[in-house]
Amino acid sequence: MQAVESKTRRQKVEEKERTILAATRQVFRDGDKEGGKDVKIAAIAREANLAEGTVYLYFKNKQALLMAAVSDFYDELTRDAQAAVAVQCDTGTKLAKLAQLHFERVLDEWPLITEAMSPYLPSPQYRETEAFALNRRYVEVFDLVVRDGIKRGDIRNDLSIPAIRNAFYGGLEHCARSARLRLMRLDAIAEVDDFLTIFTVGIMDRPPACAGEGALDGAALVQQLERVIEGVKQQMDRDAT
Amino acid sequence: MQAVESKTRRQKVEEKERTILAATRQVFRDGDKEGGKDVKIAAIAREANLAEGTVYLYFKNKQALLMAAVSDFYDELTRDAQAAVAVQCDTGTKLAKLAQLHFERVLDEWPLITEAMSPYLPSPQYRETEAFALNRRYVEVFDLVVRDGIKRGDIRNDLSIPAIRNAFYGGLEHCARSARLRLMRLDAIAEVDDFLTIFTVGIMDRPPACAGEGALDGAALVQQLERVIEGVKQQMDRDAT
DNA sequence: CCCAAAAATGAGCTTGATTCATTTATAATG
DNA sequence: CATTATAAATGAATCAAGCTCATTTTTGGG
Repeated sequence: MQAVESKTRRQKVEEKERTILAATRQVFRDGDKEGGKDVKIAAIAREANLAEGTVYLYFKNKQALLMAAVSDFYDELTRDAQAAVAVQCDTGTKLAKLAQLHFERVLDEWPLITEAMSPYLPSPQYRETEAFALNRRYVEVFDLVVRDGIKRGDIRNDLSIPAIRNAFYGGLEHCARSARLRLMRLDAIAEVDDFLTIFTVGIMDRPPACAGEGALDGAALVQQLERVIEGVKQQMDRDAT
Repeated sequence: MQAVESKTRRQKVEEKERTILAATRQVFRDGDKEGGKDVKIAAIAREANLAEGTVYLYFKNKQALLMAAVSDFYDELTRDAQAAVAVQCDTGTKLAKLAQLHFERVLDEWPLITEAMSPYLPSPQYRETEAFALNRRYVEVFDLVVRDGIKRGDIRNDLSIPAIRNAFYGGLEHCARSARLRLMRLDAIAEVDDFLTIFTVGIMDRPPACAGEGALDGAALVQQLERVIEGVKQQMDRDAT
């Protein structure tokens, strides 16, 4: 009976954990509609029909609880991202799907994510958290698409993957932020669209050459070089002061 | 004497305010070296050689104090951004300068910025804060460069300015975040470089075409030269220390 | 030197997270 | 079915940090 009983125990514990996590996410979503006021443990306990102290039997402290809730979120997100990318299509479309998914989901749980993450934002010890690992697993989906795109020749091969990743998720997160400020979902979607254009054009491997326009122009090249050198000189002057 | 005396009073008050703000920024920078533990008012008061209560005579509450410190930071940053952009050079160079400046400064005061901002991140009422106004004034510098770039024909005109702005600052902030995780300034600079390439190519009008595989590509050549020069500069910087 | 106004202080209040002694529920055993 | 050991839950008490305000100290004009 040992084994069976212990399994039942574990299931019960996990069930209650899920209850508390669901309550947490719910309270954050609710609170979002009103002012972005910070969420109390008391509120989460109430939502889950538990006494305040009970929450601490399942999670070490508030921070751990929020992190677990975020982990939950990332789990879902990663699953869905994998599914989105599994269907056969070109690199650009895959990236667009990932962008769409990321933008929407992050927008939905923005308060939870920002509150859970903010203690780590300033700290290099974020690397040690479970959330870091989960985030890593999540962006791995993106990385695979990018690596595949490079192999296919869709994406230029002279950029570091982390830089591409930063450009992608950084831009999207700013779009989400800006969307929250405006409160206009439609504008936001247009913004994401424009962002995707910038990003995509930026990473794509050069389109097949066209001779005319861009062909080498000696005079122009010299001028451009002069400008570059001028810029460097000014930089140095400023540094010298 | 009324007027003269009141001016002196104001000066004294402003001086003390500056003291407290400087202490605040200092404590955040110090705390950064250790774990990113959160800063207490007590610590700021100690740094400024004041009793805790005194701080509250000059700032309504902690949040207001942090915001004032951030405002201080933005003031400096805006001034320097304006100066950087004032010198005559092409759009790409201006953007690179702005990127460089933003990246470095934000990296330096990251903990302060994130802690001061985090209460507003989830909230649309950020629009009402003074920091929002200051941030607006700051990005205005960027917006001008972009608008000018569009007018000159350097930047494509089919993208919304906010989207361009999001792409720029979003990408940079992720670079900064990633730089804090790695703790390797040099990697980070390379990442910013790559990011800038993506961004620049993405927004530029007609990315310079190249004629056939092996043909000489002016833009690529310039970029390569820039990288070489950048490398030399870094070498010099390192030698200088 | 004296005093009123200004500035500063720090003990105590408040709020919200966290702990833990106690109570309540569960379920195995005689 | 009563007994009792164990698990689960409770909420009153503790703690920490932001914040207030009655009191003390400093300042500057007469």
